[in-house]
Amino acid sequence: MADHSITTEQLRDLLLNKGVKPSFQRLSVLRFIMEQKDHPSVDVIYQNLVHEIPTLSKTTVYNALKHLTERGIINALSIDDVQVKYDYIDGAHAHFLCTNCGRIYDIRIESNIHGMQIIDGHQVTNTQINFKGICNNCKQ
Amino acid sequence: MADHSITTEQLRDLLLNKGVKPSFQRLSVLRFIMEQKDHPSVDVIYQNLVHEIPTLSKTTVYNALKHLTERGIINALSIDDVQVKYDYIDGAHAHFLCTNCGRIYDIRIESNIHGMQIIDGHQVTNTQINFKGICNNCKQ
DNA sequence: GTATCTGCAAAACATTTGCAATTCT
DNA sequence: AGAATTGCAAATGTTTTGCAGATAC
Repeated sequence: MADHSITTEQLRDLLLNKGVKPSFQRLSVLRFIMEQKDHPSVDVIYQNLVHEIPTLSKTTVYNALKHLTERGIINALSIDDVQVKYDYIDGAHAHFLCTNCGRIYDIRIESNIHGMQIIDGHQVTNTQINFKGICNNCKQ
Repeated sequence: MADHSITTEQLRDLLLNKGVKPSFQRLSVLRFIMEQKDHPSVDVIYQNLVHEIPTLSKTTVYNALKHLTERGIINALSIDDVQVKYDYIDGAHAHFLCTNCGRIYDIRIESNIHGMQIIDGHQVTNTQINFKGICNNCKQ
């Protein structure tokens, strides 16, 4: 679990350590993803942040997400066929997408799926385990 | 491995057994996916089939793929963020996407990831394990 | 003859790109 | 000043939708 009350200074250090320039917009995008725990889409991130940052553009959100993903700070989830969803990388977990309500749940798994490995001679840099079906909530 | 020389009659029975009306277009789409073994996209399927079926429209391909997916005959892979790729369901395997050349490789795995199961109280109907990285071919 | 399926055209979305203005050091 | 970032508008690409005509049982 991540700390909910992470300071701006900690966020800034995290970005600097990973080689991403800590602009105000990028810090805001990362903070939102870390606090939201909801695997938000680009549009959800934009709609929420545009209140605090009225001049924000969706292009900037795309740009920030691209940098954060490339530097291994967040994960671009390809579980949803329509939109990409984003997830802060803190510990290995799989995802479950409810095809009824669209919610994405974290699923705890034992094995460590992060980190590099070679499979069939291919250099693996990212692993995702995706389950789909009907969630507990929609089942009744 | 599937039989390469599957007859139209066998295809027709397969569709009927799963509750999909075996129209000529749907048979063609399914046959292409089974023979291609290449996880083709909608566009690839359309571009190839439109030669044999000049009146074919992309809407019909989308429609056929939707029916085949819903009835559990093929798998809609969400490994690629841009396009959905399709895969005939025959035996459990994971996928590796090369982020350089875009090719998708089948990865053999031990555990049976098809079939229903309950995870964290959610009813799972589909499981996908996706690896991304640089493939053997692009590594040099 | 009625249901379903097909296919065209248009619409709807998500994402990318070009470029000028702004910001940061 | 120089380099990177931002943000607007337009372009691109994928998938969906509405609807009329064709097809199948």
